[in-house]
Amino acid sequence: MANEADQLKRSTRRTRATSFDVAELAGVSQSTVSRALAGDPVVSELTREKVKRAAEELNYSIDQNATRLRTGRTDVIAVVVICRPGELKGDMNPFYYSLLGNICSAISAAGCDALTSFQDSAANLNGYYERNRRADGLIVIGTAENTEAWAHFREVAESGANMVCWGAPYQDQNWVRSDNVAGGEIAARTLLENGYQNSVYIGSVTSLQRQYAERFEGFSRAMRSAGHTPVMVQIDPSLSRIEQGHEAVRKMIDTGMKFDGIFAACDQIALGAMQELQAQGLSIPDQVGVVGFDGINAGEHVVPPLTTIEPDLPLAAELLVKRLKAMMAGTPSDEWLVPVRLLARGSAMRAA
Amino acid sequence: MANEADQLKRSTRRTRATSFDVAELAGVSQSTVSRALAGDPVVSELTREKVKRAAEELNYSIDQNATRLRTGRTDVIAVVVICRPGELKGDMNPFYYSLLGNICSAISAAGCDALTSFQDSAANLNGYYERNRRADGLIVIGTAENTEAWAHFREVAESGANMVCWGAPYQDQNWVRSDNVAGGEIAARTLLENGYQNSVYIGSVTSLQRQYAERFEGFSRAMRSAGHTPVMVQIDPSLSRIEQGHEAVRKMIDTGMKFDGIFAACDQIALGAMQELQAQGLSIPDQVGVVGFDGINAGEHVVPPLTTIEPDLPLAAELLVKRLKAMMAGTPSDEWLVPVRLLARGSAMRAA
DNA sequence: CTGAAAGCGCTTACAG
DNA sequence: CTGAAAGCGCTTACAG
Repeated sequence: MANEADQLKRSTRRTRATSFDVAELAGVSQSTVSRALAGDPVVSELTREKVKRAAEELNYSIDQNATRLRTGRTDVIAVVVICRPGELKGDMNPFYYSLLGNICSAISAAGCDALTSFQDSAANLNGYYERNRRADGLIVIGTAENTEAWAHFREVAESGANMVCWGAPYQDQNWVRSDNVAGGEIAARTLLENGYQNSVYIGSVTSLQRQYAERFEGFSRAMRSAGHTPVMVQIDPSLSRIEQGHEAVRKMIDTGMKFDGIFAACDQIALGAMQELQAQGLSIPDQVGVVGFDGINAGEHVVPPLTTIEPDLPLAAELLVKRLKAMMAGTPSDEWLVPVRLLARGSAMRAA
Repeated sequence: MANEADQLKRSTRRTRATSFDVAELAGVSQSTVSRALAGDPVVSELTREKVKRAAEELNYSIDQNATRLRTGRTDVIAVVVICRPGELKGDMNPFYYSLLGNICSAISAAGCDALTSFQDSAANLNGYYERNRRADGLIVIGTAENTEAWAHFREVAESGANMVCWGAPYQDQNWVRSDNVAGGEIAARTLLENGYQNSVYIGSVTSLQRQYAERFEGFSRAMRSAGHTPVMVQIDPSLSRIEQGHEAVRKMIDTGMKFDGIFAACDQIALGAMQELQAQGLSIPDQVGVVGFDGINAGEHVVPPLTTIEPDLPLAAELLVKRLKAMMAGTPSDEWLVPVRLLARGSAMRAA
């Protein structure tokens, strides 16, 4: 007759098989089970097969928490998306979602898990994942507008954490970013080639917005070498991107500025500008040509579809992960430039 | 003179402080450190302060892997986004990104970490996070179109995993979803109230698409009670959503169908339909009124802006987490209905 | 090629 | 209110 101890033992057994259980069933030692399942080439194939069968029979899986405690590695990479404080998740720039998706895929491809969080203010800013061993490293993306958040992550980086970011506002950080200068040049040339003689750049180029400044730099370079003087319309960056587009066009029209082409610092600004142009009765692309930057999906579905400069996001994600892994391995990589390409669509297609 | 052992000890010390180091500095036992930092009310405030100061001085953080191994809990929730095989991350329905963002926030708010992955095919389908203790439970969202993926997650659920999903194709799973019937009714009434007498529903209503079938059900109910016969235009769901919208309108026009209103099963279908209507020279909202479902951001930025039915996504996310936690606690919850509301915009505003 | 043993850093009964 | 001790489930020198 089964006594209480037996019953307890049996019900305890019910919970989860350990490597000891597998060892017992396979008739080997627990260390052999560990080696066999870890793929250690030192164990014989015969033994490995025996162990695998036993593991399967017991529905055994390695407890990663034990592995992590023992090895000190987690094989987890944290991804933080910096948002504007109070911003609804549906209003976030879709570019960052797209980048996030690519990053999660790249992390998977590298054999790690991705720990994702959206952070926007003191209430939830926390980049110290390594301190309590929840991750081996950190990738930070998101709006450059949130200075409080970037200040936090600057501290995180300075504390010695393994961290890379996308288009960080601070020059001193370990980043990856688009070839913004080349993108700006392409934008300017595209407008010129389509016969737009008076193109204007819309966007803010504060020190926080390195990427935007670079886009303007490329734009300016190409305009100058074609004999034009680059013009910029700078807009309050605290407005939503869409609003910035509206505001810029309103300002240009109100001040009587002469223009027939717009290169917007990003697609959302371009979309806002297009709306305002149409609301004011200006036709695109006949009267005004518009070029954006980012390649967000929505640009394809407006009328006319938005011509834009698109960075290679799968590659961007791969580079972020690669650079982070290099940093963790102590062999810094300096690959950080993501190529861009032109998506020529209706918004800037006018016979010259 | 320091010998090798001393140096080793010192350099070992450099790496990371443990609770034993904190205990030594604070002059208490290691167990007291653990209790103090865990907020155990049994420790005196004086002791707790002493411990906290020591911890801070040593820059100590609890190693979560040790905690997880010891307690058996991870306080991690896995989130899986099911994609269409081969789909670019930028082409994914933005609705799911928005839902994902809200879910990650809700998980944070519940004091857990979110482990995110995008899965689309046999190469990366894996929902067994609990088996190797990487997470305590699983939330699954994403396209209903990927039958292979949902078959996998059905197995995961049947294996006894803690799992809830958004709008799962299978009736038997633990889901949360929009009040689709109410949404369909609102859509129908909105079109009727704006003077559209011949409205049509566009979308597929296969068994996999429970949510779409429910939207049509609500639409039908409201149409019937207003004395109209509900009409559906069913489109090949393997096309992209946008393409489905184009295709539906083309089909309606080609077959000479009489219509002046469209309720699309989702916003992306609606956007495709709007493009096709405009391409065919039909004006919105004068000749045709359009209502979508989802409330994606892009709908606000097309011309005219899209009228749509929007589920309360922050609440949806909260419910998903709540339901999962209830399941983990063994106290099943049956809250699963997410209310929707009308976003009345230009695409369906015509004087009656 | 395999096994016995130590130890990763915590939490939590148990005892006082 | 605090401490000594066991143990969560692995990996990995070390020895054979």
